[in-house]
Amino acid sequence: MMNQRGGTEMVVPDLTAQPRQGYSRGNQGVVQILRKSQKLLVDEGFGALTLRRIAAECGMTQGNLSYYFKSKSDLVMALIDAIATSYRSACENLELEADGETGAELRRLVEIYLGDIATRRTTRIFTELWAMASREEQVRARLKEIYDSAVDMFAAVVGRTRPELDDEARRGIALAIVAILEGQTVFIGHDMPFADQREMLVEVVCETIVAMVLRWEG
Amino acid sequence: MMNQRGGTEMVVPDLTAQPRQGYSRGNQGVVQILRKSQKLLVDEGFGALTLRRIAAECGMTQGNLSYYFKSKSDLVMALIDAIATSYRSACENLELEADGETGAELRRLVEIYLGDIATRRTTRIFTELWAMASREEQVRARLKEIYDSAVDMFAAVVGRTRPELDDEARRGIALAIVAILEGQTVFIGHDMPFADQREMLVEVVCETIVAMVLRWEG
DNA sequence: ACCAACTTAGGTCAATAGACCAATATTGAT
DNA sequence: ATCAATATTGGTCTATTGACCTAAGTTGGT
Repeated sequence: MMNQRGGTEMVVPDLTAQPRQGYSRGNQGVVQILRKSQKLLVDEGFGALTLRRIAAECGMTQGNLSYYFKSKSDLVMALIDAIATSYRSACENLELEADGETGAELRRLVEIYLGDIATRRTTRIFTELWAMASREEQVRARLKEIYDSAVDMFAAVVGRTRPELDDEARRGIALAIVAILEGQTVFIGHDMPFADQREMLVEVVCETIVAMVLRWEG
Repeated sequence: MMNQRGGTEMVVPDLTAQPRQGYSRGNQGVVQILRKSQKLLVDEGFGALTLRRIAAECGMTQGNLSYYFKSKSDLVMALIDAIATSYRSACENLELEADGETGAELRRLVEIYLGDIATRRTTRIFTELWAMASREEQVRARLKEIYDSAVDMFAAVVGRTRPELDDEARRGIALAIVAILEGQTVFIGHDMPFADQREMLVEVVCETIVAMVLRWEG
């Protein structure tokens, strides 16, 4: 039986914001702005992320939007921040069954990860984030946070699979795993050019990673 | 001794265009526009790719730019096209030394590929292309062309490394290799968050891929 | 009931976007 | 040298962007 959360797929929670002083309505406003902005980013890309469109999407005035975020880059940074938080907590909340034969847990996690990157939301968001990260140091930092969480997650499983490895080796392997998996986005992500060969690629990547971990020599 | 072309690193040629009817000056114009557009895309991203900026970069009028490309999307598509061609020919022109022990050629090619993705040009261009590919089918098609060339390249090497494998298996493995390598862009590409762990990641990925090819069971 | 937090409705403003065009200059084959 | 094809200029036009503003309303905790 699966866990309620975690389990068969990665659960990336809806965006939230740090509660701020003031009425609860104000927080709702911020959260709504972030979520609709994310929707816009996913559906139409960064180019469509204009203050007017966001305001329209929220059914509020541009003036009101400016009340919450005094500039566009404030809004964008808050959005990136919220996105990073959502993925970090997705990593932290993931719980796996530790039963089964050696490597089964790892294989399971790899499959879950590859399931998430094929998601429309994840494919679109990360392709946008990568482009932004090339030019915005802040975005790059958030991206690194997300990947650090993913590395933690895999390092733990690697540690359980190969208990004799020291922490540095675990984290090195885990980083390589995440790098390998993340890159699959471009091939088997949503609407990506090799989505039709998804099954085959998942199988190969799974096997390769499990073999890599089992055969690793410090 | 290395080959003149091919050899120690991937050589992505400068952008060119199909010669058109008219004066040679016209062709120079088109080529200049494409190259300066690429420069702008690499340096400042798709958002900076405006007709005015391109014209300024070329030292020509916006009106003249419109003479060459009647709309912006015409220009952008020609640019993507030229970029795809440049990478395809980079793949086709690559020649490797086939001497050395088993797997040496493969390892060499992997290192060359990873060398290219760490390039400023390649990192920036591909992160932009991925974002565009999510929304523009034409971009996706060009991207697929590029990857198909890369797959061909690796399939040949895989064939030489494991001559007993049939063509389908070769191409399957090659696709997995390219997918694994391409994804490293986001981690060890130019200005990317794990560039400082580049050496270690290259080593692990190299080993993993070579092991995968040598141990593959049809 | 009070008052700070929130929201709307209007608008202005300078900057920049892509598209378009008529007039002029250059080219190169004849 | 001519002249039609080609290339280039400099400008207009309309639309959109982010930022900013004032003045008037609504909401909700105390």
